Amino acid sequence: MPDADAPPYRYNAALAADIEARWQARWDADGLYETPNPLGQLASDRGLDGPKLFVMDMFPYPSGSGLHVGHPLGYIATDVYVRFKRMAGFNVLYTMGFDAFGLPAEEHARQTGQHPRINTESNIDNMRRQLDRLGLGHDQRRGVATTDVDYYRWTQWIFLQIFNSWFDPDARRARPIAELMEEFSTAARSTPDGRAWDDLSEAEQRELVDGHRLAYVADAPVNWCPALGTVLANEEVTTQGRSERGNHEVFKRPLKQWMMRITAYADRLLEDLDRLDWPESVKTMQRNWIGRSEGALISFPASTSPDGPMSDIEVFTTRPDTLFGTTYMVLAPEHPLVEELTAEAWPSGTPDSWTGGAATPSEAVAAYRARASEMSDADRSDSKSGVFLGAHATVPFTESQTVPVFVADYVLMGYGTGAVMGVPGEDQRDREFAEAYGLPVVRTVQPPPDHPADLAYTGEGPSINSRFLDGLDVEASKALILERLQAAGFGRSTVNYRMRDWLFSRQRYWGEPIPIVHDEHGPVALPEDRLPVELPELVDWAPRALARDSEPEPPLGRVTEWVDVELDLGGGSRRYRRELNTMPQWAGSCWYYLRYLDPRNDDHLVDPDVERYWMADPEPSGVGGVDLYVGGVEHAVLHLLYARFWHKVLYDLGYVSGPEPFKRLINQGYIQAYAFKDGRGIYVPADEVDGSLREGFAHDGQPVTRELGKMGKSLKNSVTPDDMYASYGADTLRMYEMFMGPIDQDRPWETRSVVGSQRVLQRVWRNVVDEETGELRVIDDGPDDELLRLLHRTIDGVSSDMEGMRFNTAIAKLTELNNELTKRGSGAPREVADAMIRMLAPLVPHFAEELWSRLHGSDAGSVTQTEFPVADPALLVTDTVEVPVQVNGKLRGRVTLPADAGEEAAVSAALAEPNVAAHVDGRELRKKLYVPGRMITLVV
RNA sequence: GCCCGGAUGGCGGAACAGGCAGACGCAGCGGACUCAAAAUCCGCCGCCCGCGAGGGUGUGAGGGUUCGAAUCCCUCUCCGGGCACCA
Repeated sequence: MPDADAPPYRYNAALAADIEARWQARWDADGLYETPNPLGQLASDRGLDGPKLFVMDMFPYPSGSGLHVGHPLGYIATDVYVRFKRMAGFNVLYTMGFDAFGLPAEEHARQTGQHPRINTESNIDNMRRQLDRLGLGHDQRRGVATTDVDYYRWTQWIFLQIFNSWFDPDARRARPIAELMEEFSTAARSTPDGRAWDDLSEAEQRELVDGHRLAYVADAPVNWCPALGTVLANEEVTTQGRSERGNHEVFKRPLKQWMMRITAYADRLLEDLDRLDWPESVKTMQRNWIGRSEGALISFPASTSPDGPMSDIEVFTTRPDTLFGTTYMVLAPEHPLVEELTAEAWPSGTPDSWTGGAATPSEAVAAYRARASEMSDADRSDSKSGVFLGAHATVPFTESQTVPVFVADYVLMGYGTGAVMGVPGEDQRDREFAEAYGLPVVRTVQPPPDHPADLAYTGEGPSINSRFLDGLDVEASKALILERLQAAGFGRSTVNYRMRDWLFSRQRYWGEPIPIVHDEHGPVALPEDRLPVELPELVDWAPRALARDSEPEPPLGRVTEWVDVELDLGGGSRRYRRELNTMPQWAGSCWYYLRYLDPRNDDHLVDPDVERYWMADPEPSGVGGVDLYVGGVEHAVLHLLYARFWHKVLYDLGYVSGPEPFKRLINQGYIQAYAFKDGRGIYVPADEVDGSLREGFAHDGQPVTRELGKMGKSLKNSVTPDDMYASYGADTLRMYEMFMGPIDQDRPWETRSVVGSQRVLQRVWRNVVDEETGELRVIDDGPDDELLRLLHRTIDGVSSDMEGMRFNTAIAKLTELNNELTKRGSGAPREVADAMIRMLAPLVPHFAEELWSRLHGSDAGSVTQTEFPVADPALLVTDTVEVPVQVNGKLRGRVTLPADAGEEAAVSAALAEPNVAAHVDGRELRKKLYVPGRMITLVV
């Protein structure tokens, strides 16, 4: 490093460190980034200036391993944008919290014996230190951690609101459960079996009401992971049927679990996507996740013998028009009708391939089910297999068309009704099954002549072999068959969703306790004044790695003195057993944006007026919510869908002013980094590799190969912000990250390029400050006309780039302006320096503060509180323009024209240009065109 | 298999509404300053032909629309991401 004999006032890492520390201390002392609320504890007598803006990053999990340079990319981008908007006159709410419950802290605690809270808090401190060094303009008073008791008290409060609500399908919204009970008790709504409310026992009343709640207990097949000692949500299990964390084995077990009725909101979650300013890819992922499909429910009477008792097999299908192509039926292995429809013995003539080699249907079914339960969903998907139950079903509208009933694992219990009608002519999966078991194939839609005979046909065409549907196209056939099915009582149209209800409970310690106690009839909500339900201190808190065949057991069950409580919840003191499950990590992140608004409010989750000020949409048709939310695309579905769901419930119950939490979403790209492997395929530390793409890369003299990947320990290619602070300073790091490319794009990190951003800042510095003396180099003469016009074009371009978050091009324009100053070599004219420093302030705030105070004196105040420069429109228009000339589509020259020149004048000027004239060469002009200021086109 | 993105110099990227392709930065080359080096400043920098003026060619490939296409349309290739027996 050449710093030893560098000029004393050069802007380098040492000076940057000094400047950054000094200004950060002053910002803190002045509370510069504290944002006032219209009322309440965070109100300020300085009042609310300008329109509001709420900008937010997805808050981080405070991991123990610290940050690499990829982590703060989004935070820097929002900070630059927020600073720009503040200078443009907005009252901006911008802060940062921590998503601190969850598995990693508990896993760490399990290995070290240290309580998760201690580890979590030290991680938060460390992460704060690394982030603070970047100079982010957060309102520090508003940050929350989901593990704060004052915070999770309100997470529990929201749970109670959800528990105490039901979804009214007629009103299409949540309503208080008390209103449902009122309707039952006044007979405005009848009970399922028609008895009067008062004739139901307490147990019956409770069961009826509990079955309507938005949070409910259900016996669900869950993913039990003994190695982690917990139940996992479907989305935490990989497609290989292992745990996403740790890659452990996962088994299906039935268990009483808390569920959230998100499916009730499926249509609203789907519809409102159209009103959001989100990346199209994220909306598409959510649409696919919800998976709405319109179809029909159809009942097939089935029995194990022609004169035996009948059971109805109900199927869901999107193609009711293909009903008459049904040649068999399939039940999922877990389907409840499998027992009833398993015959005593194989009917005569049953092919051997249908029996699975078993002596009786029940043996075959038992063996098949046992095998299916052992297999992961991925293994199940490979080939079509199944066994015959010995039963037959009758196709509706036919007396005689009976078809065999199979159990097969290509039908999933979790989708539709867990049963399908097998139509091998029109569905390729059914076709494959039919071929494996020698079942007949009947086409019900006429395929085009070139359609292969051995493939199902899923396209359009007239119905055939379908009785009264023959000749109708697919859509008309669907309509008619539905009408007939409905009239005959065999079925009806319905809408099915891929999305399931949200499995909400976890058998963990380090999560929010669910504020519920149980009596002999089931769950009872704790009253709000009993919140928070604090996590008990637990000495033996560690989850236990359990045997494969173990049953799920929550750690809280070990705190016996906590589990059993005596409470008076009205009607006298009695004993209850506490809920032992805790909430999933998603819970705390579902609503943190609301607490940012009013973090110290002890009476409300958020004051309604404060909520309205920050969240209500200025457009009457708008959805409201956070104005800009920035984060990784990995949260495209789960976090964003769960948060939308909770927000809609709170909206229905009147606690928030709009239907959506996040109005605009941007996914920042990832910073990737090159990783290097030696001849053995082992990664070598990337910072020890020499060479280039052309001459090849080497480590310790041995050739290595290069690949691009995620930054991290495993690829040995991490670069930490601390390294960059030490070599260049935080402002250079900020500028480099913003200069690398558009915010939403992945990009490879290249440490050797960072110096370019530092050199740009050094050139700016030199145009304002003398490196040798530290004196100002600014000149008091006004800029000449050319420079003044360049300045205003820069102001204009930088403003719109900042507004559009195109910080890379904003930096390029500022660099051009500064390069022009450097070229002149005389120090910056004061007016230009002033504007340039203000334009730099959002990007490199410490650097700009330092130059600002040198330019205007130490009591000039913060540059961040000045106005962003505004371009003078008069200086953006020019008298003359240089216009390119095309002849027959090829560029042949340029001419300078008055800006208001007409086509005739432009064309004659073009023809006067020698090179243009040479190419026209006296030939006839067939076409002439002048796009003012842009292009002259001649065709000869 | 289906659904989204994307492909521009040696590299990251720019061209915002169909109008000068390659802004800005990195790397590279040349020059000034220096005893020398570093730093800094000035210049060059897609490819081919040409001393030059200039010409040809060029935005993954092929075709189309247009006076004019990186940009719009069709076909294809490759890369990244998501979903995946969803009836």
